Amino acid sequence: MSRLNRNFFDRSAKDVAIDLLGKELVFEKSKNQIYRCRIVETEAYLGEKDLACHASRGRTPRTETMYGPPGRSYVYFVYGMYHMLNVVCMPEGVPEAVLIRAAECISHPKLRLNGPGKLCRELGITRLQNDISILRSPLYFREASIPKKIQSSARIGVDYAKQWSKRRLRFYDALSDSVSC
DNA sequence: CGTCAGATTCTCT
DNA sequence: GAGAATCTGACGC
Repeated sequence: MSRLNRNFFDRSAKDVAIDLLGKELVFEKSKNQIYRCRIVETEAYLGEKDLACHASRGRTPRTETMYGPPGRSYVYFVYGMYHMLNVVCMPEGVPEAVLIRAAECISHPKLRLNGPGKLCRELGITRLQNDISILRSPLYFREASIPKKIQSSARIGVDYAKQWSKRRLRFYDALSDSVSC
């Protein structure tokens, strides 16, 4: 099964968010700890104009990663407790990203990855994995299954984003029981 | 079932 | 100093 390459991420976060459903996330945490997870829920964040996107406040030390080239990770910390795993999309200078919200862990079926905070907690993803390539080990994506039933909704927890809070930029496989809501 | 508050710290004003 | 791209357990019905 082939790895997703830079071209896959070098386009709109909305398209990437949809196409990542069913794909496999591989995290080689250590030599004998390799996680393989089927992505079932994502959200797209569409750059400076998107009031729910961190980049809507402009370029800051935190959002610098999102302005970088596509195919890299953007991991940040929220609520004092949780890390969020995102993948950077669009060419360098255009700050779009996809939040990985939920997945089914194939290699470790007991893990529940039904929520972006839990996903990072269970896999051990922290800011140590911020701004690293997601095109090669230890963190990458590859072709896998086709999602069974794609649905969309408003994004979670972005009520403050005015008209952008209503945009249907959350995508999920409705037939997965790991979807977070 | 549902709603709600607490945990806990980083980021930007 | 306020608020945050969350989760969990407690409580009330």
